[in-house]
Amino acid sequence: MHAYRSHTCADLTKENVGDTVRLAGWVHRIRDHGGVLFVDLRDHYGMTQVLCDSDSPVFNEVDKVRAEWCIRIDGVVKARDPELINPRLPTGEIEVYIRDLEVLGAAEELPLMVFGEQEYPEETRLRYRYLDLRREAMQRNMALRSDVVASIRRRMWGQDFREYQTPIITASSPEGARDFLVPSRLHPGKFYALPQAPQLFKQLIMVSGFDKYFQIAPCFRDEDPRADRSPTDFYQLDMEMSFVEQQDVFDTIQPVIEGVFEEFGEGAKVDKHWPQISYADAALWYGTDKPDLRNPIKMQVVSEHFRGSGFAIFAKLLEQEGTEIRAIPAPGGGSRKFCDRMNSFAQREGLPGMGYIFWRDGENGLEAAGPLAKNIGPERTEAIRQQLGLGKGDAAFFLGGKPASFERVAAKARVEVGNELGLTEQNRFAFAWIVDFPMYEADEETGEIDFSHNPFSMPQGGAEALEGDPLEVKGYQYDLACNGYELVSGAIRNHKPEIMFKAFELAGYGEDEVRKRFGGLERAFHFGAPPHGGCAAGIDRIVMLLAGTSNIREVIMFPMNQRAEDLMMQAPSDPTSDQLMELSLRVIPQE
RNA sequence: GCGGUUGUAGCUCAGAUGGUUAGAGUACCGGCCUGUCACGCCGGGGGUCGCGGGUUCGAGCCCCGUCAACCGCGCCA
Repeated sequence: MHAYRSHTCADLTKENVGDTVRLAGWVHRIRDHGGVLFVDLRDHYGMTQVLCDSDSPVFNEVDKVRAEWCIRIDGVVKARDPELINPRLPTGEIEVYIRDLEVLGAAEELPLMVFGEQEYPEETRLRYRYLDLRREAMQRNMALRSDVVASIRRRMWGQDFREYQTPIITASSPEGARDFLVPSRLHPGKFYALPQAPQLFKQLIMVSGFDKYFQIAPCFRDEDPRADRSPTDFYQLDMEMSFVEQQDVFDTIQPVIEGVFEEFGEGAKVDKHWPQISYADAALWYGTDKPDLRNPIKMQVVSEHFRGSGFAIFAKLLEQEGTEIRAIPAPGGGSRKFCDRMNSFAQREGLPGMGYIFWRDGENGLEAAGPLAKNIGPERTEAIRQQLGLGKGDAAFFLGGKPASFERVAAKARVEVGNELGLTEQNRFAFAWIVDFPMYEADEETGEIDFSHNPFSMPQGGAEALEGDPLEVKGYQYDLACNGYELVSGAIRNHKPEIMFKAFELAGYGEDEVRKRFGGLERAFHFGAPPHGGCAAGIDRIVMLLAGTSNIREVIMFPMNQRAEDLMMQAPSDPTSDQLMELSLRVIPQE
């Protein structure tokens, strides 16, 4: 007999009745009936009821066992009487009579229970992650994650991609997020960096002639976390291919993502048609570049109805350059109670308020109500209603100013309206490619031009496009949005050194600067670089969506907390003075 | 860096308007129970009410400060 087990806790059935077996696992739950002890023994695979009566030679030892002790038992499989079968347990037709017990690992009083679905503060869960991970939901999430990654690899291999590893310790690339730096012992005062993504390497792999590359790649960014953003490190399906245009990348990655959602989506509807929406339209219609298309609401510009109207706030606003009024139609939201609730929602989000009109039955048929309707009069109100295609029982909300100032709240309000009115379809994965991202943006305060997205993207129109207004230049650059999350981001790359220099020049980087920062890639482009492009998909977010959670830490085994600390391993920590000495470093004490 | 929410037993939480000895469930310890599968019943131990200061005859509750966690903003090519 094996030292620890002859079967797992999911294996035994009626077929095994009469067998002497050995099981190992954790004590899930104990029911002590005095003369007989029932123990639910759990392992990764399942649960088996083992029991011990006073005939057992180890009754007294089993009596001492507590929840989450790790034990090994020997016993005889017996069939349960028909009325004692537990239909909720796959092993519920049998039970094991304990004849021997070995305590493999006892447990102290627990800071969190593995049994049940009690919620615990994340701090506790992270500090005792090994207990948290024993819980059913976490075991399921982690298994899902592994299966998703395996499926992604199969699908990529199936399209003739090959997986190559790129360095983890590399050079700092100064664009983008903050780097994690790694001090060099051999070169005092110099630093490596952890890659924010294998961006430069994958482009070099294309220049090296490998044609199709992918990698389940760790990415490191020193940025503040969010619920859907893992601090410090996260994983991407990183891919790149040569001799392709934008549509080729879409056609390659869509079946992979779609297939994974079909495979693991548990019957949820997976959209087959992925619309391509320009960045400008996405901003206008949804107020964000990662719209949730399960929500049918589209915003519209309604500035003309307010220009010179009796609603002074908006009329005055519109006299300023670059302002507009936008409407969020809310079909079925036509009650004062709902409108007031949305208005106070906008105030909580930091806006002065959100004007509204709603339509109801009045004495002379359809009647528009709400403060705005009175101010602008019946004709303008009716024109708005017709433009938005609304009717009785519907409402519309209005936001004004420079789009940048209200779009974030508008996007949230659109989501809120969709949820509150039940317009947002559940149990569905809705995808959209967001395309035509602007290459550059102007800093709000200084007016300086900088890259808005990825400096390595090919500008649409090539070198010629860079002669005009930089803010008008679009890139072959794209995101995939799914249910309000950015799932994929990518671009067709700029593989021509002269266009690259020109592109960087517009953002204020001279040739010397570019050579210094991206010299490796820039040199490579002088030796026969192929046109290439690709994208990267967030593994953690894909698994998060498939697991039906909105907290990314639910699908990461050992995540950092919101302050980028590992409460279990106690990272970050103080280095020893020897370590610092060896690295020629000195810590500046904080105030 | 900023804003919001939270902080009471090992854990999850309750403690209107300030008022006598701070409670429940669960876990833990002891007792009873041979068919439970969230077993049941009886008893017990367990508290720096996050921390510091203030107001008050009196503070878990009010005020100021501070710490921590989560959510959001900034940030995230």
